[in-house]
Amino acid sequence: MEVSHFINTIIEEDIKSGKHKKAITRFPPEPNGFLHLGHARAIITNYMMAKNHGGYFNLRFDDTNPVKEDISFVEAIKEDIAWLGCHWENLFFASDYFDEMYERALLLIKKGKAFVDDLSADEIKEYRGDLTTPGKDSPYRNRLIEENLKLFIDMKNGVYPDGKKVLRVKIDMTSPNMNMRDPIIYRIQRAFHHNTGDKWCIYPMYDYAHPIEDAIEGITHSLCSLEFEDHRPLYDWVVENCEMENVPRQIEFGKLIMAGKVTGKRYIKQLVDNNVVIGWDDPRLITLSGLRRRGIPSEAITDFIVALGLPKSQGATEIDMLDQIVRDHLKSTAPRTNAVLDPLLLVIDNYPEDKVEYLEAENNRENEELGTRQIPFSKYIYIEREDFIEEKPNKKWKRLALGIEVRLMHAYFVKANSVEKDDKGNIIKVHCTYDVETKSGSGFNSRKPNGNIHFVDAERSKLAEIRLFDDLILDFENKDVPFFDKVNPNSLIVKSGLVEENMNPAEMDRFQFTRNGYYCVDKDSTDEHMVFNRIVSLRSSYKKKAN
RNA sequence: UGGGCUAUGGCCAAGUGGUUAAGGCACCGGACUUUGACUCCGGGAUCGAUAGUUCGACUCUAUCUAGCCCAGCCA
Repeated sequence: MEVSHFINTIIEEDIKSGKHKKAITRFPPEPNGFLHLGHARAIITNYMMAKNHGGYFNLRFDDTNPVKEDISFVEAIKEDIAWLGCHWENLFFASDYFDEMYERALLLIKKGKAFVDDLSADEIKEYRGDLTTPGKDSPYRNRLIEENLKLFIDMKNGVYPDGKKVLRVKIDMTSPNMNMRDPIIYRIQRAFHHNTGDKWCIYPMYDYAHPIEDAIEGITHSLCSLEFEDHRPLYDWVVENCEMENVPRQIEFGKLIMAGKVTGKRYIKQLVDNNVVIGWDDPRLITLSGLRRRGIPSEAITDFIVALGLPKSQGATEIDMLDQIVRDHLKSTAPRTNAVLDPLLLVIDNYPEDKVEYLEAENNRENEELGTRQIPFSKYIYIEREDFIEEKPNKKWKRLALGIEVRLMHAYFVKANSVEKDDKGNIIKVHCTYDVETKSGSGFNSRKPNGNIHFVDAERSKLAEIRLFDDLILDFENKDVPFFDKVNPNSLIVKSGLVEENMNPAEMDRFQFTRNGYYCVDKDSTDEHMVFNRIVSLRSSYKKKAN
C-alpha cells in the first residue's frame, strides 16, 4: 500500500544515500495490557515501513519490569497483531538481551561513564531539581571505577536489598532536559520474571535497554510516539557510549487519539472490573480485541490508519471516519438478509390462508457472485414497527401508513387498511391488501410505491439476540463530572429480533440487515441462540430530515 | 517559570516561496434508486496572532498566544 509521510521520506533518503539497504523496524509493546486502536498506528506504520522498503519487522516484548508485566498479555498481543496482518520476522523479548545489557553496563563503568549511587529514592528526586532548577551531582558520583565495578557486581549478586542502590550514567545534572540528569539505568528489584525467572535481581531501565535492544537487532529506524522526543538524546548517548555496532535512529510521530473513546488502561480495567463492559473484548471498546469481536474487518483498520497519515500534530479523530471505511469494506462483501428488530404483525387479508411462496432475493446487488436465496412469504409477516404509522405525516414519509401503498422488497405492493390495538392503544396488528400484479421481477411499473420496506415471514423466521451499541461514555470531554458518572447506561441495547429462517451463520460471519446496518455473529452465538453485534449502522438521512 | 513538540474549514489531513489552498469524514442541497443505503452532481477555509523579509509567503525571520509532553528506582 502506498504511503507518504515524513518518516517514509526519511527512510527513502537513507536508502537512496546508501546509509541503509533496507528498513528494519520493530513494535515493542510492554506485556502489561491489551492493545487498542492507538497501538494499531504504531504496529501498522512499523510493519509497512519495513515491508515497503525491502526489510522486515520484529515483534519485541519490552519486558524489563517484571513487577508490571504478565505473560498472559503476550499471547493476547500476538493474536491482535496477527489479526492486523502484520507478520513479524522475529519474535524477541528484551529479556533475551539481559546478559549483553549487563556487559555493556560494565563497559560504561570501566569507561568512567556510570556510577553506583547510594542515595535514596527521595534524595535522588531532590538532587534532580525540577523543571526550572538545575540538579546537583550526587555525592557518590565520583567513586572510583574499581569501587563502582565491585558495587555493581554486588548489586547483581543480590548483596543489597531492593532500592538500596542504583546504577546511574554520568551526563549532566544541569541539563534542561530532565532525562539527561544522570539517569538511572539499573535498579534492584527482586521479582520473578516470566522469562528469566529468578536469575536477575537487577533490571535495566527503559532508556538504557531500549536503544541496546534496537541496536542488537539491527533496527534501522526506531519509530515511537512523540512523548519520547525528549528521550532521543539519551537514546543516542547510550548507543554511542555502549559502543553499539549498529546505530538505529529514533523517529517520533503523533499518537492516534479517538474522540470520546476510552483508551487508558486503568479506565478500561475499571470498566471491566465493575462489569460495565463484558471484558477487554467488549464490542463497545476500541481495544483491538473489542473491534475484532464487534466485527470490524482488520483491513478496514489498516485503511483507516493509512488514511489518517502520520502527523505530529495533536488532535482527536472522530469515529465516523472509521465507520465509513468499515461500510466501504462491507458493502460489496456482506450478504444482505432481512431482520426485524422490533416486529409488528402485518396481515395480508386478501392472501390465501395456507399459501406460502418462495421469492428470489439477491444476496448483494453490487456483487452478483454472492448469489441469491429464496425467502418465504405468506399471509402473516412481520415488518419493522417504525416502518408503519397510522397517518402519513408528510410527503417525505416513504414507508407504510393507512391508505398508503409500499413495496415489500422482493414481494408485492401492499396497502394498509386498518389497525388493531391493545387496551393501551398500542398497535398490535396492521391489516392490508396486496396486489398480485405487482410481484417483484414481473416488470410491473404502472405505478410507484410510496417506498420499499423489508419483512420477515411470521412463521418461517427465527428468533435472534441482536446487540446494538452506543457511546460508552457520555459527555466525554467534561472534566467536571467524575468518570463513572459519565458512563452511558444505555450503551448496550439488546433486541430480541427475527431473522430469516435460512439464517445459519458461522462464527464471525458478517451480514447487512437490509435497511438497517452491518452485523457480525458474536462469539456468544450458538445454533440455538444466535447473537449478532451491530458493527455499524447504515447511513441514514431519514432522522435528520424528520427533525 | 526551563526544555522539547504542535498550531490549515465542525473532525482528520495534504502542502517545504508563485496552485482557483488536495483529499477523506461530517454537514447542507439535488439526481438516481426494489435498502431514506449505494452511486453521481453541487456547496464552504486565506492557512493561531502580530510585525518583518520578498516582485510574491500557508510555506522564510522575529515576537506573541494556545495546546501537548518531561521533575518514576514505569514504559
